[in-house]
Amino acid sequence: MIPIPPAALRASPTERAHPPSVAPAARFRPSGVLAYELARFLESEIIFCEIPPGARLTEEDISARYGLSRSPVREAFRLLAADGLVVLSARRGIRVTPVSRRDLAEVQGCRIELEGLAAFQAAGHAGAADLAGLRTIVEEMAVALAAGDVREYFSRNVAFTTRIHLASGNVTLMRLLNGIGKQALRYRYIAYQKVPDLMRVSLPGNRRILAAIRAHEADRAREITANLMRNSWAAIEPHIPADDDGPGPR
Amino acid sequence: MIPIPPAALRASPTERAHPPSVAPAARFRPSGVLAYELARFLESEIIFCEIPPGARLTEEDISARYGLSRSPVREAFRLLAADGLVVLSARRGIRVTPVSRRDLAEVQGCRIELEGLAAFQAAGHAGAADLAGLRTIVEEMAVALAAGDVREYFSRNVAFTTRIHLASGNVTLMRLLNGIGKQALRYRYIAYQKVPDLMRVSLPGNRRILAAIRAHEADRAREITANLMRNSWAAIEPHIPADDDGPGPR
DNA sequence: TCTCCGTCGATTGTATACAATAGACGGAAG
DNA sequence: CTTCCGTCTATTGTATACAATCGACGGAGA
Repeated sequence: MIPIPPAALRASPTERAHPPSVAPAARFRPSGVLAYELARFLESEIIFCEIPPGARLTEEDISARYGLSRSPVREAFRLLAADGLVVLSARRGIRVTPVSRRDLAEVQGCRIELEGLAAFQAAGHAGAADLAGLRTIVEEMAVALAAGDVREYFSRNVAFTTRIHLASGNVTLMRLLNGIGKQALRYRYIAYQKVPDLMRVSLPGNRRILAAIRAHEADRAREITANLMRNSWAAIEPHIPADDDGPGPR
Repeated sequence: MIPIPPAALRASPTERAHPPSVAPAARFRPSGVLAYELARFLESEIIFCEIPPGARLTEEDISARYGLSRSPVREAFRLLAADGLVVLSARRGIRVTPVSRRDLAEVQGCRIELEGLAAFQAAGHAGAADLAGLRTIVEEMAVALAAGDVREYFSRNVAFTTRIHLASGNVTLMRLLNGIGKQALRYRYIAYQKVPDLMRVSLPGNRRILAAIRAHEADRAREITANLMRNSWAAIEPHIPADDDGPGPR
């Protein structure tokens, strides 16, 4: 349905990793295990809405488009599905998970608990290296804010969050946050695109989180985190289509 | 390494689903999509420790043992890995996730937040059907307790928890709880086996949770849930090997 | 004896062919 | 014109063959 250049006939397996010159718009340059590389690639395409919410894909499409066999493509889609980024339906193709206010509410509700827990535990465990890392990232956020570079700020903000997860020292929590976090990233990205002013609220909030962690004030770290997330939620919500699951289409 | 009956040569694809008479100990009778059926089967084997923690498996083992090709087997293992039940290492085989106090602590820490949230939201949304369902299950738990039937009590307890998740009306939360929940089930099962008296603590606790939900007292429902979980955690912990990740083996 | 290097085996990663099935479409009957 | 039924197509599910890679093992040299 989407026009695909017929260039996608792969040659010898060895040069499989280097698609023909008529390559797709965004570059896919795998280095290790194809399924993981592809999953990471598609993941970012979805998060940054280059593949739009609700889009329909098939295993064949993707394997033709990037010159891979269906095996790794299939596996990549399972990974994406586990993170809630796509919905698989047997023999009916694959859909990029739609965005909706309801979904946003669910995701944020869960994240508030888990990010709060991560901040709490980070305040307990964080070592010097963690604190230094966080401090660096906050400064980078400040630079991006000064430059008005939304995309960079977004990226640094994500890094900050991830660094806190790491500092919590809780592998299980990281696994959970990683899963739901990817779904959330789409909303976070939409938010920063539509409400760049979020940066102005976000930076001081993150500074205060860092301060609480540094002071080992676990409960306060949790509380600030939760509040910040509630605020951004409120800022994001108006920019998400009202409902998707009502009497809706079809 | 584990002795496998050499009977596993599959015949025609059509009778693939019916392994030869020299079948493995526990029955695997797939009906739909093989990968899902197999995953569910292995999942229960792992939860009930019929495949012990730390066991090493290979895709080939399993496909030979149950007369399937590697494709669905591979997919099943990815599903199990997403739920934290096995750990995949490239070209080094697959290990059933070991149990350890540290892991228990992480899992319980996360579950306390999420189960608490589920109870909270259930108290807000639960309809008559939910309440009736929960009430029924609690009565079944009481029967099992009276009969001293640990396995049945365990099963009904799990059902109770799941019913609360459902009543929360939060699909995302259910997805998260489902993932981490499977890892937790192993600990819960070990607990009920070693400390059957947990039942005596658990039942009144669950009754109180139900009461709070029925009264729409969300905060109280959350609090009771969290407390109950902390109690069972304390009861379980002594029965889990002290550490696994220290200077340990190898 | 110890160390280094090459070969080899076990195991997963990838490619591809074939099977099964759900849904769409069209034709025949009423 | 509507309804029902069969066929056909798109798409995933499954099987299998082959490639790549990691670690183990053993032999040669110092």
